[in-house]
Amino acid sequence: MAAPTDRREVILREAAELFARQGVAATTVREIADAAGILSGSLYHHFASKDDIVDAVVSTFLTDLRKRYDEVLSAGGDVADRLRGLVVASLETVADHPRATEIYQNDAHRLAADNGYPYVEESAKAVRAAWVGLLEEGRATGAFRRDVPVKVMYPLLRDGLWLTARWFRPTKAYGHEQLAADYWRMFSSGLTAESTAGSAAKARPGSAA
Amino acid sequence: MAAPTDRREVILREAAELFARQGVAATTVREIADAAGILSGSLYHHFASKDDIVDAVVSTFLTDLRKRYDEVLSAGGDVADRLRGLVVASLETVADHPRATEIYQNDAHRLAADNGYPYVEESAKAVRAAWVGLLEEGRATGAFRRDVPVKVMYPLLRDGLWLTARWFRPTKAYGHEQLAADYWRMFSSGLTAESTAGSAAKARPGSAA
DNA sequence: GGGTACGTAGCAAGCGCTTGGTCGGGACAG
DNA sequence: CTGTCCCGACCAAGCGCTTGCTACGTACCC
Repeated sequence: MAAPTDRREVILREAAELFARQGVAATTVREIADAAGILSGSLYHHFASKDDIVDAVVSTFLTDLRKRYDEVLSAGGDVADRLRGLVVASLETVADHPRATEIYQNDAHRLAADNGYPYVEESAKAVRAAWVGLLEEGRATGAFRRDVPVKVMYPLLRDGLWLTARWFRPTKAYGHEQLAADYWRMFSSGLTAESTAGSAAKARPGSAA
Repeated sequence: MAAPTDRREVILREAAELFARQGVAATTVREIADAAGILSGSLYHHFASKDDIVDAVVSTFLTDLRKRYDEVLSAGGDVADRLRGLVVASLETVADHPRATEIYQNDAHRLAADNGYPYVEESAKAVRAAWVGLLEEGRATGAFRRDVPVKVMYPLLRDGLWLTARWFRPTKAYGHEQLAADYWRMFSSGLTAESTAGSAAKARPGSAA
């Protein structure tokens, strides 16, 4: 709208918007074409298939995400610093690709279950390895609590972070930086405290399901 | 399979399974009928439409959820106890309706955006009111931290809880009760601690977005 | 013998995608 | 400077198939 650059870019932008709002399966190529200002047949001059459009949106998002994670992990620092880095990197990725994040959250496992999205599952494993690695390191060094399994910690952090794409709309007064700071406040408290509420917290082995 | 009770029950169970796995839009009435052991046309002896099946699954889940929440809120106790009650009630609902929880998480806003699911949006508001009410009460009485807005606290709790339906598979050693206990450990630490990590936490007004 | 629970067959609409053609503008020979 | 050639970007039309759903027939059971 600001810069009517390439038609391909317009298609990708409008498709991501529709995919995020109504889901991939419920979005038709005619809707995408309408939003991009062309006819449905003309889509196939730019993309080989509908799946190809989904692929372009999601893979751009995943590539960017993994690049940020690699930078955080290779930067070093103590465990809490690196974990905080993952939190910030995740929310920055959400800020840059809000629609793609929603699509990935809603349809990732269906894309992975389908035929031709091998890198989706591979990226999911890499992302999981980054988080679980840090959490287990922090548990081993005593930086994090030991009375909650890592297998429970990780999904809580992951879902809380990625689902921000569904509800968070940044304003001038409260942007993604503030959100990251607040999330980190709650995460660090929740991960480090050994026992603050009236529940008998005894150290248990880190195994679940 | 064990007890081939009512065909209607079988249809609902199989439909919920399919809706959760592949999404509502991507599931066809023929798939549902196949899974239930009948032909697609025969579905319409039991249900008026595909939407009617979705409706039956989701509304049962929402009715059960709101009943549990009402019981918790009317039981009384201090703020932390009631909040803990909501956590337990939510995970119990997930345990009883795992597929419906997934469907609701993945497709709720699309159902609400569509035409004929008014109770979905209404239930979402009631659920949100329960959480936000308790969080603000705890913030006012000093039971919970004041340096993170309630509008940020609530989605973190909500998404972390409901998304358990996607990944958590209970075992004999670690069931929903243990999960609820561990979640509450992390929540209570994260909600009450004023500052444990190396971030300058000053009290800020509870406004976001 | 009426009602319930299905099967059978198929319709209208919509799906992703293909095909063949139009049109405008840049490249380039003369 | 002009004519022609070409090619990318798009339109118009429609193909084969699937979708949710319907009309009607039938077996069976109280």
